[in-house]
Amino acid sequence: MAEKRSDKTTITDVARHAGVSTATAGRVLGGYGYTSAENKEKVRLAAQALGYRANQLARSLITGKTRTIGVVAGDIQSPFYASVLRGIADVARAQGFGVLLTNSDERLEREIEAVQLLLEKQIDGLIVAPCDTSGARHLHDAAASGCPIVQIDRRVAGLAADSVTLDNRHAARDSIGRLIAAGHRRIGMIAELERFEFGDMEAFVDGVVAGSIDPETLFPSWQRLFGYIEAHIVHGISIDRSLIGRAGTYSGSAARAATMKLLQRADRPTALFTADGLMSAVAMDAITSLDLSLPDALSLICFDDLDWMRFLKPGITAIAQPLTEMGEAAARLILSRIGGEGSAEQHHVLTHTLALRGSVSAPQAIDA
Amino acid sequence: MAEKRSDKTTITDVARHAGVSTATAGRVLGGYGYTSAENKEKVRLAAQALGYRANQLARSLITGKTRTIGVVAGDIQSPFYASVLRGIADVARAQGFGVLLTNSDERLEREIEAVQLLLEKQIDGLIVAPCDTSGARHLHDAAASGCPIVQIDRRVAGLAADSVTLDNRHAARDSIGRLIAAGHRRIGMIAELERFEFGDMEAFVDGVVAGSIDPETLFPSWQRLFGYIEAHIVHGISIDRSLIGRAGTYSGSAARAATMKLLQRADRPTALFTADGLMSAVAMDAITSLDLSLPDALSLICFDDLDWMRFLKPGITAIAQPLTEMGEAAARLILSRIGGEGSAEQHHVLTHTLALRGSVSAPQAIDA
DNA sequence: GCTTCCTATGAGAACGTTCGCACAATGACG
DNA sequence: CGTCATTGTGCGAACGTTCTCATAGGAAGC
Repeated sequence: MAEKRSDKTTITDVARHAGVSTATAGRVLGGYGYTSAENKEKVRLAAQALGYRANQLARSLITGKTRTIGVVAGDIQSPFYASVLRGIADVARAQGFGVLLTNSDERLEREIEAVQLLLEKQIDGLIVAPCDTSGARHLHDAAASGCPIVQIDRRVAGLAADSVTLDNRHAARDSIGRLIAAGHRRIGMIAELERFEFGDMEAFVDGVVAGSIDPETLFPSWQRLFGYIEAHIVHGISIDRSLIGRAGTYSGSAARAATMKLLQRADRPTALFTADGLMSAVAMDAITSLDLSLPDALSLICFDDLDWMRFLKPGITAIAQPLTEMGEAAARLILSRIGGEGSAEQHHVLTHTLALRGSVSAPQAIDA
Repeated sequence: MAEKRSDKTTITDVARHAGVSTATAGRVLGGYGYTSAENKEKVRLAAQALGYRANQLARSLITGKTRTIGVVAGDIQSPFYASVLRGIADVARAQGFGVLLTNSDERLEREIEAVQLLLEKQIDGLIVAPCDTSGARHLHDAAASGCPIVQIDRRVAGLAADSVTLDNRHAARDSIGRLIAAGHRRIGMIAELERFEFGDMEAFVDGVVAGSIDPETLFPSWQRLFGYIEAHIVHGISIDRSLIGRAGTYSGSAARAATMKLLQRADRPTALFTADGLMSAVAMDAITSLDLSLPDALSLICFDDLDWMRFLKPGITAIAQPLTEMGEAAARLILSRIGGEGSAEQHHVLTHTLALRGSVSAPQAIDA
């Protein structure tokens, strides 16, 4: 039976009850050093009798290890982070690690606060989806102070930390390639495309064409646009910049406005490519409300494979990210760093899967 | 500039650098006790110069408070827990609390492990979706040892802890009532209905009819079935037990088997009620594959309002749970307990919202 | 001028562990 | 019979904070 009062049973109590020193009790309960079988038994019995529960705080204070990893997600509510987190939590649990969770809402101030909180709690390692890939002083500081970091989904330029990302560029290029192969020439895209440090959209497209932009540390939606542009280049199709629907912010209303603008044009695109789950849901909503039939009136490929894409009337062809695997990889990476692995920076790039369904067909002839 | 070595800057360093005692430095940085404006300034400058970062571990060890709450979710990957967790995290962050996350996969052993881990890390309070509502020794022990607990989604019988749940019974009763009002007499139900301690399904239905079952500590799917039965009783409709599709386990394949069995009968139900998100997705999949048109061939009401229910051809009428609110309420409750609130047990029962869409109509005449 | 109160400071003891060290006892080896 | 290495034990010092206490200057009250 446990005590009534708050869990006050300390290792000293156990030691006294077992008739040994606290050092010996510590050795038995902490599983280090040498102890006789006889004392092991005595201490274990005493611990059980008193309902002893180790205080990890005290242990951590002296060992300098908390067996806890911190996670800064964008928004746990989104299927993306939920699945990634699931992967992280599974691997962590298997190793007896705890997961301290925060979310940044993709806002730098929040991320800075979160990292500060986590570091004060002395986490052994940090998994973060950085919301600013250029500056990130706080992350550089954290890394410099000796806290291992694994970046997820995107990378901060020049940060001394491992990363786990997706082959966004190839995924987009392949998908757009399929649309082109099916005969499409006017392919619309709906994407967040929030920040871009090097200028505006025009500058970006020109930069990709000119080969002067490094895709490595771009945000995913920009990487996907990069692939979209590349596919056009490869197949010798000129890019109509007005077909690139830029929400400008990660919000449903902005996405809806961009989608509607694109789909209500007289020269509507014959195919649509949505760059993430939110955009896909919004686009699907718009398509339904405009009564466009898939794939006759419009072909569609979505980034992120959401459950409803399977059982819609024509299934939606979608790019599936290995989300839990991404989380698992990140967790394994951080744990090996915590374990003292000192090898060179590792950058895992996971590959997508294309789920082929019925939302793509040849365009209905009306234009060339 | 921060140090190169691991963050070794302690309060002693700061004190020395500022030319005061560690006590004074502590008072400034910890924000307690009295300090002169002059010393405040000196200490702050020294802290900044050395890149000092407080070690919460040491602080917690002495204060006995970690400003961290533990959460045991079933499966973070599910939209349900993801949204609840979002609510929890928001409230916690606003108060400067951390969130330590684990998931149990609804398995008792995992939950016990998780609670042990969290308690060893000295969390100030615990939010848990208990996966066994009858025994739960570990939760009774935790509560007895002084750790505040808030239960979520379901309640352990006799546990001294607050709770936040949904009005499952009423939600189901109202929804079934609507189907009955629309003219339906054979209403199928698909639900998990995993464990039931007091006997089998027959015993449950008989128990509800006889009024001998206490709905308070039932699992949600059983509470929803409770409401389903009640609605039938209220409207004087006899219950055909073969219309109750019991998956028996929370898995897609089991749900699919139960659904197919129900929908492929010669005397197919004219309406279907699915008891949670997974069941709904599976049912929708089955409905599509059987080419049943909603709402003509089948009316449908789903528990849990998932995003695709909005933009399906006929929208799906759904019962929406206030998920983030549930998390927020749980977090507020636990924080007020941590703050020393000593009032009587609180059991918040949140109310659902019914999103009326196009998946319900009068049954197509063919049977009475 | 004497308390009394408020502000301000530092020394040192907590908090509950682990860890370094000293010291035995034991057995093996030569 | 020394000399090791191996196993086992307890004392007390860490770890980095907060907290209690003792001390003291100054303002206010009478």
